[in-house]
Amino acid sequence: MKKNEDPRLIATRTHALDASLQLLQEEGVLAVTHASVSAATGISRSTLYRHWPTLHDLRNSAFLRAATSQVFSPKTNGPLKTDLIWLLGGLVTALNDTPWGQVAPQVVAAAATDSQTRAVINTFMQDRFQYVREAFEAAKSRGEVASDVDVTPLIEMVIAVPYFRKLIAGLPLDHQWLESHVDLICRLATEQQAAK
Amino acid sequence: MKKNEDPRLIATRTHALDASLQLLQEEGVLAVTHASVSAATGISRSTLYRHWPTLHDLRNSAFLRAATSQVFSPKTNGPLKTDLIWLLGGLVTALNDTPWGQVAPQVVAAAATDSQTRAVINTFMQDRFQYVREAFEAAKSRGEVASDVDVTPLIEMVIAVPYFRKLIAGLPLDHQWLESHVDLICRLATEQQAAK
DNA sequence: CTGTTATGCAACAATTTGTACTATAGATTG
DNA sequence: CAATCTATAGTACAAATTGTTGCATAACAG
Repeated sequence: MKKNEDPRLIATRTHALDASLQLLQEEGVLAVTHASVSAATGISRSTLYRHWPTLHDLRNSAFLRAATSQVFSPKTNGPLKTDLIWLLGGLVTALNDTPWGQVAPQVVAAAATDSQTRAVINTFMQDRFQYVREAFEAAKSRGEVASDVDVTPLIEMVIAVPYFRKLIAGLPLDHQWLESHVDLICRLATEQQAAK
Repeated sequence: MKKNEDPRLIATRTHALDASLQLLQEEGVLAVTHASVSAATGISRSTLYRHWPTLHDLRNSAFLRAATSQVFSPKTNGPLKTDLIWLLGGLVTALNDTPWGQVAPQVVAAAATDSQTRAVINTFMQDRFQYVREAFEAAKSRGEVASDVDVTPLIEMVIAVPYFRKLIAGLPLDHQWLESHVDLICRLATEQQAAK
């Protein structure tokens, strides 16, 4: 039994995925092939086929790599507006300035026909939702938001709009927009006390 | 000079695009090829290549066909909630029950790397936004919404969430959800009077 | 040092994508 | 109706893509 994996395996996987991710960003999914990754890395085509037997496998790995290339840190110190701007700021940065932003539309499309990719997105989204939910719950426990407010649709709105702008509508995400978006959501959350 | 196009051209284009759309829905983009459309229609492969010289052309035509396969009728009789439910109901039906819903994720993905497809989506979205904007403007002129409310972010929210649910998060769109979504937006629109 | 395992290389097969050419069937014009 | 375009069907072919296989070599583990 071997404790550590053969370093050759690790090196091959690492370099190949680095190159795949770069190709994915710069030239799109179609540019990610065993041949192109081989050319970019010097790794033999047959070795790449050993690691990723099909094109589908190779591209899926690149997707996974892109999806996990970003980090997201929750924050629930309050006030709600500050927490949401922190969280969404991370999301906006990820969409604007990391591989994920370039690649996400292609991953979303792949998810439409591929269940594995769908699963990647789902896990991903559940995390996003959870962090935002925690911010709302914290706001509730501070009394900032009434305890009987249903925050689920609010969470959805917070997250949906930036994704929609970036991935579907092709609109920009800047800090000014982010501020007004969060402001609107917060107003909705706190004014629901009166509406009830 | 010929007044009408050769009926053979029209017939070929029509039948080929019908088949392309069906393949697109049932088996995804990758299933749309000159060979598969030829097999499905009986049209010669060489004839298909005459009409659509590259695979890209063929698939793009299928996308366009899918995007224009739906109709959307505006309505501004008021009250706002009724108008929005009508508009979003059309959108939800389109996403759930027409080719567009099956195909939209793939079109969105293609838009990420193809400017022509991007243009299709943009036109498409502008129409959606315009219809919703008209509903809000009508509500303003009825005094239902204060005249100084900025409706742009509201429009975005109304539209973004159903698209996000369907295309990105893979969540269902049902009538019950629609109702509560519209309700939230309307509350936000009408309560902004007080907030000002 | 010895056996194991990953890699590199080359040859090859099958499929896909696109081109070129010819004959034929269908449409348009006078 | 006849002559003339014009689109399509069919075939053969070229090039690129997507894998597969076998073998020599180099790197790793015990």
